[in-house]
Amino acid sequence: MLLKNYLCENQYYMLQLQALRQNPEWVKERLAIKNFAQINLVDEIIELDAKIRNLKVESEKIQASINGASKGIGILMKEGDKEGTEKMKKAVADLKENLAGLRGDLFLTESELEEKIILLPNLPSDKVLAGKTPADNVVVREGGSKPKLPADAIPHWDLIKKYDIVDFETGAKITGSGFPLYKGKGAKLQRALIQYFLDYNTAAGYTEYLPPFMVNEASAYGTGQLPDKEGQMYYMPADNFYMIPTSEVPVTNIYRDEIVKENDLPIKITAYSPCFRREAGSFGKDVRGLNRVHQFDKVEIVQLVYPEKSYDVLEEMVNHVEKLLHTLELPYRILKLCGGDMSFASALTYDFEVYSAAQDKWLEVSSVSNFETFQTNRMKIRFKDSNGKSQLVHSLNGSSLALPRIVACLLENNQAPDGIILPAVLHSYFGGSVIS
RNA sequence: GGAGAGAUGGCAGAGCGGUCUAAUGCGGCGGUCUUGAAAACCGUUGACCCAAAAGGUCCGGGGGUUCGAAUCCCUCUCUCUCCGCCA
Repeated sequence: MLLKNYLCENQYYMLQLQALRQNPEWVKERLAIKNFAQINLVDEIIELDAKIRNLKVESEKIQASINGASKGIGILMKEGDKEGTEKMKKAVADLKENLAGLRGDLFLTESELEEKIILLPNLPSDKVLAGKTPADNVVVREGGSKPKLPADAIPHWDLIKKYDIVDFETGAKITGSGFPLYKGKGAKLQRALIQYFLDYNTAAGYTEYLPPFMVNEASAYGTGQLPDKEGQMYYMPADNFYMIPTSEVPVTNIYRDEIVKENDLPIKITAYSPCFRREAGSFGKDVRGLNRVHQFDKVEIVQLVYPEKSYDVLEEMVNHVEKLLHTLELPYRILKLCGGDMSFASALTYDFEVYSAAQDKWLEVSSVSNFETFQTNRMKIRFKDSNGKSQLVHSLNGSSLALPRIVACLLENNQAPDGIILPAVLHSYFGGSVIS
């Protein structure tokens, strides 16, 4: 199994296990809200856990007597008692044989449990509504106003050709379909948006990072991409690296295996990166133009916070993204995702969609989530509380923002006879107000 | 890619087969003194499993030798130095 080397020395799953032990029925209810199919895993895991704990107690007892005897041997040898030494050695040899058997059992049982427990998704928060498909998501609020386009308005994939700013065909020649080649003002618009988003985020107290665009297996596991999304990431077998599907992955892993100072919380990070997604299984679905591509640019925000504050912070992040959309003068709506539509790692997620006028479609441009301790448990990101105990922090993240669909909407919604009229906030970044 | 050196607690750094339940220093925390602070002095201070006690685990990861491994051997990963290649 892929993750075995990394997992064996760890006890990450211990906190999840505690919840399972203490309240299995509640865990099952929660998983059902997330529309999770393998509820029976819960009972299997509890059974394995009980077995493991018995084996542990047994083997630790034996280990304790071996440790004691070994110390005794050292003392006897110093005293020069050869006979006593030999006798003790024999006794220890027998104990070791016993121990080896128990250890073998223990190892197998633990591996079995690990393989099962990493398949469990995060539990949804109690604020999450039941539901199976995107149709069950709830619109929290809408903002901005839909433009009135002339009858001859065209979708962004035609505008792109008209102004010669993105070349999909050549991108496909260079790499493959879904790898856009931005050109001229199209390329500059990308750069302007990235710069604007980063400035907007850092002004709100986020520290900017520029992370590696490939990660190792441990990092991909930490944020929950592995094992759940393995098939969605580009993988480099020669080095065992994954191309990042979002900068959330490298950036959240900055603090993996660390106990942060209480004063350092909240930790607020923003990062630009290209994002790479195989999008396996989504062929033919909303793939025209910039609607769905394999490589795209995104600016992300991540926070590591006190557990008690994470839901306030989630609202704060939603407001942050909402204001950003306001400044872009795009019509948007905010959805609260139902259990069935939430990601593996999330406890509560809000999606942002912008209205693409020429397509008459809502396009997702941001997803803001609270992961509670799901990621930090895997990554062991903790802080010392006032009693000196280590506690897991909560992690959250959101897009602020993903570019392609923003670009699609900017083009479609702002098309005019003289060209594309950009929102005022971008003029200085773009070095102009019109794409013509 | 080649050669060599290394990886120890928040940091620095000793230990190189048997009270290591890891020295020492710095940092942190508490206290004495002080109007307060600094300095000085005293004390304290790693993580993890187990409901807890008892106990156990952890000296980069994994494996081995041994009654006993931070210490010896193998292997992987990473870091540093030098050489090669190169933006």
